[in-house]
Amino acid sequence: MVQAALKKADTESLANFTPRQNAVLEKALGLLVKGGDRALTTARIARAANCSKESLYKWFGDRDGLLAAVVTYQASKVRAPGSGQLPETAEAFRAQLTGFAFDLLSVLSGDVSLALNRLAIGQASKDDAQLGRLVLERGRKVIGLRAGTLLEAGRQRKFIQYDDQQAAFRTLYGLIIRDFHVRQLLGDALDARESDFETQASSAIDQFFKLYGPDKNRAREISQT
Amino acid sequence: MVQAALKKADTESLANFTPRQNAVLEKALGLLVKGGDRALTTARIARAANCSKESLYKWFGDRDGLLAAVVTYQASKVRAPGSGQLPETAEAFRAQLTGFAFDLLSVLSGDVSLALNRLAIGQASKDDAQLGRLVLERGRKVIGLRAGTLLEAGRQRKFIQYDDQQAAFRTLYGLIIRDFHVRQLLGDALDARESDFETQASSAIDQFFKLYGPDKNRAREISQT
DNA sequence: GCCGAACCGTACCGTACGGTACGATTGTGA
DNA sequence: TCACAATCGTACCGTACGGTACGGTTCGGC
Repeated sequence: MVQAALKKADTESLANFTPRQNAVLEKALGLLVKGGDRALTTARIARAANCSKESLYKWFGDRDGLLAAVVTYQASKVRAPGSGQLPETAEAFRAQLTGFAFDLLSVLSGDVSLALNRLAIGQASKDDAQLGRLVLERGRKVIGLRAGTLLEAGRQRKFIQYDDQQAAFRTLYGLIIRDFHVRQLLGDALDARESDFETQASSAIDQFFKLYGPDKNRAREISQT
Repeated sequence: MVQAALKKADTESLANFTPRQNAVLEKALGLLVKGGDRALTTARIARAANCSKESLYKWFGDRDGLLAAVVTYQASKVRAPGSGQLPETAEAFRAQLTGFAFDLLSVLSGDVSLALNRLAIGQASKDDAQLGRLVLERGRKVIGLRAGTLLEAGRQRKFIQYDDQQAAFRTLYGLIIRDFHVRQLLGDALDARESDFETQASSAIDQFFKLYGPDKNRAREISQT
């Protein structure tokens, strides 16, 4: 609901880039997904996008600027999924959490996400880790915000309870993602059961409610640490 | 405390490499940790290790073989911590789980681990992802085995209960690591609370027991999914 | 119809790196 | 002492890439 507007901007002022530049970045993204950062050379991008290397340097400064632009472009494309309206019933709350878990699993397992994270992680060994910060800022943080508002809504309506929202979110994240992300980043493939994101998501949310759900018929000892 | 044995094998037959080769690989590891894969050129390794490039190629074939050797070398150094003896009391079991969690957090947050994972992930976009498979095989799998025997011991003694050991392990892993690993891979720094691995570990194990612990005074509804 | 800006395609430059070749050095067994 | 193997240090080669330069083309404003 926060990001209501800004929906028509598909070929327009997407993240301060011109349409032409967005088209180039889209091609670059395609190259990255297809062949990894090794394939993301200025010459190849220029060839794929039918533009000149000179234009690339004029628009993005240097190669690092171009990589940053690719990340920014992708981030501007997805935009935080508009999290609908906040839930009023316990069932709706659980459903929204499960939807969040499903979305998270789907997004992080996507080709584009994996390619961008690989790129940023590969560069993160450098001194500055600029790309890594960008990915965290434009990707992770947005996810955290969406989950945060959702969790807070659930807490205020007594569907769950916690003292530390950050800690609750990190637990939720861990229950959902487990070791899937890093394994996939390393090139591992998920097996059939793991690829059933619906089941995985609902299982994770079940566990989350066991940890943070309201005390019904069980002893009250919810995380004092 | 767990890794008692295997301490003298420092300059000896570590993973089928000669002592000289191990020394070279150690230098290479140092370069990698210090400067990332960008710094891991054959010329630099040769210079740092006072050996000739010709020897590098003779010993390891090509650059990829050298990188694989670095991974193998590091894996051979740590060796699965011999998981001591299996626990006989619930307290001992919890303590061992907490120790496992602490070790896992410490290892994955270490310079060497982060550098190697960054290297493998950066290369994983290539066609084969050979390094990624190697890291998974020599790193992840060993951890899974240690945890697996520990979990199984606890289950047989009724300290915990589960149907699917794989699923239980992945939950344990998620509760321990949360989003720490990927964040650190991306160059993010853990804040003070997150860096307190003892507290993090014991908190994660608390949560794990809430999900998989024996039914004491609470409703019996342990994960049927 | 003319002008200038933006841009394309291509050629070009310097450098860094993977990989190879070779003479010099060291150490070891007969 | 000699021969031989292993290795070192260095020089060398080809290639790929980041970055620049330049002539030709398109296109909007006047």
